[in-house]
Amino acid sequence: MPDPTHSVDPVQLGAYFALIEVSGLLRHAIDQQLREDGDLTFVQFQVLMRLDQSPTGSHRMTDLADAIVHSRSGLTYQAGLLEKAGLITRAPSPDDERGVTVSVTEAGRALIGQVLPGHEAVVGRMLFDPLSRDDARTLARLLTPVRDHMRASAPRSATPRRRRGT
Amino acid sequence: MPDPTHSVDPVQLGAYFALIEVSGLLRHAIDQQLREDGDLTFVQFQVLMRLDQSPTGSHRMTDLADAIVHSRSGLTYQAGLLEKAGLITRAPSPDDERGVTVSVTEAGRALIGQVLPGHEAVVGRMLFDPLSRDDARTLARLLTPVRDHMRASAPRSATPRRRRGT
DNA sequence: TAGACGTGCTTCGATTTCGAAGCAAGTAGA
DNA sequence: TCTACTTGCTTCGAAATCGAAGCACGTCTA
Repeated sequence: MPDPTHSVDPVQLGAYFALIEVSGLLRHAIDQQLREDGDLTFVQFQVLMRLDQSPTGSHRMTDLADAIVHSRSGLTYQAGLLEKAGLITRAPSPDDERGVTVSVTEAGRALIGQVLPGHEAVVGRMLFDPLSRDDARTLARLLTPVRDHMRASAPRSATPRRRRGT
Repeated sequence: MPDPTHSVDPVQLGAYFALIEVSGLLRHAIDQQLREDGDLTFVQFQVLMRLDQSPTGSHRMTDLADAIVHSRSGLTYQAGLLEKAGLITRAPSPDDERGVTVSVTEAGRALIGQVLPGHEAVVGRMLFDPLSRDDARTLARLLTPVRDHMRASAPRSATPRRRRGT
């Protein structure tokens, strides 16, 4: 049975609220910069970034969706837009015929290069201006285990089957 | 002109990515719990919470929108739903006839009471299980100034219409 | 007091998002 | 091999979100 003493003390509440606010404000600022610099949404940018960073320049749809914390149907929609814009290609996965492998195109990489400086500038200013180098290291040290813990406890496709539980 | 050397080092990048992922995963988990326990979205919950926490039980629309980092039109939409559900009331502000003052109803407070334990359980488990008390304090210490800095630099309704003042 | 401008909220249209249902390809057991 | 069951993605319909435009009230200045 789950520990019933999972109440949230004031300090935790402050951290939680600050986290939610910071991520919301940061997302808005990023969205605006990306739109101005390259007519991209944050989701689209994240897709291109993940592909760009991959050694092969490609990923499966499901892996992408999980990586950027987005629904599968939402990713299908965005992949359609990105493909139409010539920034990615979609092809059946070689090893599993029902899988789809997404790859960045040269145009996609070029666009990343175009928006990345502005992106880093915004993140640097908004998020890291008030933080020292040590602070940034500490933040990473705190959040990385949290991320891993979350990924471990809420593994795949959101709702793992729900019955009459209401 | 802002400092052009605002590049992001690997440590910062890790912190940034972890922050985005954590907030996304957390939001999804919260959304699901709120829907199951009280048929609320996270945005609606935040509105009710802010009102519930207010000494007067009410807020102006604009203040609410800023507090929860949401567009004004989006808040209008949600306020319509919440009012229809009898969880809030809307009335012209006493001191400014064009303003709208939103207040929680008893039903609204009751619903908050209904979903809050589950909410705290989710936040406690997902966010604070991997963190010690000191870690939580540190997280708050890091993120609070960031939040304040963001709020200070991107003040009101998104683009403040650069006038001659800039 | 009048005209011009600023502010607070809502309406509108377009886009994005999600979950559920659907479909095709893989897998396991008889 | 046949027949379920699983898995990976897309389609579909409903809902949420945003920015721009609109409207009504406030404020300032002459």
